[in-house]
Amino acid sequence: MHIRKLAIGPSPAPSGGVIVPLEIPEVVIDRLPTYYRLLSRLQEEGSTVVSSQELGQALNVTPAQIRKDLSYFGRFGKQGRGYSVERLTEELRLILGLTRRWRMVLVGAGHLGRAIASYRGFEPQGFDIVAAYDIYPDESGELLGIPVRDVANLEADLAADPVDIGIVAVPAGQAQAVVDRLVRVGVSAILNYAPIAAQVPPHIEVRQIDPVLALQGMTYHLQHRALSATAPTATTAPTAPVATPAPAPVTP
Amino acid sequence: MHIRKLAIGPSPAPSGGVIVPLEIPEVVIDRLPTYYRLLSRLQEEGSTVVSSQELGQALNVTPAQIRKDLSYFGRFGKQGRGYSVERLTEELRLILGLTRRWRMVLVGAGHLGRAIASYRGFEPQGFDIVAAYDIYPDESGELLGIPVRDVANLEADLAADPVDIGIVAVPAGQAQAVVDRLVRVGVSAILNYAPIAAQVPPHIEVRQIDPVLALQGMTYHLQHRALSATAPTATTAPTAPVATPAPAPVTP
DNA sequence: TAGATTGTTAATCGATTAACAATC
DNA sequence: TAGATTGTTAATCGATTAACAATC
Repeated sequence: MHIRKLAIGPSPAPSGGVIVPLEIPEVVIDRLPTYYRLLSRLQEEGSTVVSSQELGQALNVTPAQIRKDLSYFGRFGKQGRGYSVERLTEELRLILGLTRRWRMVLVGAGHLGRAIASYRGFEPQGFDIVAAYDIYPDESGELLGIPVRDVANLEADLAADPVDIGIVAVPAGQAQAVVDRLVRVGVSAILNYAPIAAQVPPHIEVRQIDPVLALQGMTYHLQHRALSATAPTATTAPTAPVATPAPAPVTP
Repeated sequence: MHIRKLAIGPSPAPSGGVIVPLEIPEVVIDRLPTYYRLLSRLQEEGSTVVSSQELGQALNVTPAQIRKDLSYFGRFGKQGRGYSVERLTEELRLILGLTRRWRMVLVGAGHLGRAIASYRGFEPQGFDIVAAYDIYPDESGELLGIPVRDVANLEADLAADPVDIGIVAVPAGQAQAVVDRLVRVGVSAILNYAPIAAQVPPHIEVRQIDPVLALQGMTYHLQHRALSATAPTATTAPTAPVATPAPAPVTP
């Protein structure tokens, strides 16, 4: 069901002048931003070279995986030395499309939307929220410097002045409708903060931001760790251990 | 490098009273919260039964995967009918450890920390932020009903009154030190909003929340989609297509 | 040069999926 | 009963890793 690889990537080893489109696994692409983030920091800190070993240690990834991932895009290292921090940072900027700025609209200017609008992390990385939309736009018509307009204007505004990415921050009940409207009006990617699995056509990118899902993935482990700690032996454990209430798992 | 499976899971088919610890892949566990979220909504909407087919359609996952995932934990469905929404919701609550509330502390009460503190999505799902910490606690000593204390008190407070989960919302430069302190004082899980790959001992859970990483995974695709749309044929594409500046990818 | 580290291949490991008997 | 759908097996597919020749 997942689309795993895409065939529109560049050639890893351009030979003979003909581009060989190579399938680049989606998991690889999703790791590149973490590589880029670390390299940016290393560059700021003044490092000039770094090995896959060092990168791997800092990112909890095997050195082999880092080398393999990078090899999909080219040969950026030097045997015996490692990678130039400056060079590799720049290559990743190019690969990830971070040499331009990206325009985003925010739909939903309630509690969550306001928190997103106030987030300081987007702008320095090249992402601009150019407008926000709500069913009940504040009469001020403005939110931290971003114009807030009635969502009824969404289609007309974006037709006149397109954006690349839509951010969805409306309640679950309205989220799919908002996604549909954003897609119809031409955004190519959606950052979804609403607690739904958004349905989109094949070539629209979607990423979900949901801290509750992340927490629930962790509580599974916390509970089961606690259970296994209290179960004296495997044979005396209850038949349906999942159903057993867990004691508090934390003690200093 | 990734720990893939864990052996502390329950038996999938308890036979003969002896628990057979089965390895449950981490990817499976990370899908369960999305199943739970959908089922909760179906229950609210009054559905009584649902098939793996219907669940799969709503979640963009194959029905086979849903059945396989659930089969790690037991046999919850009825052939010819599907799953009882009520039953399956409850089973997932038990599996994920959501029958109790989880205590969290928030470290960092700046812009980001305040946005996290104001997020309305934690409490209804059983997650409570019981205290916040900052180097410069506001003289009010309070933030939306949550006590804000000097981070110097972190160790003493948590020793007296342990929590399960630490939320990290400090600048990158201080984040690893905060993670270390939280781990030392006994939290079992960390929700990391800081832009670093946190280093933790083996049995501490970490999840990263970073919308910029999500965006950068999408811009890769947006850029390359635009590139392949403009490249007339494969053979005339540039030798290093990754380095070619991309035109604006969106047009309605 | 000797030492180190890349890029890449091949082997291993793990996850997904198709298919179907069991059964409601 | 006939129809539908689960639970599970086996096959397929894909990702990770170890290992090493190439080479800086």
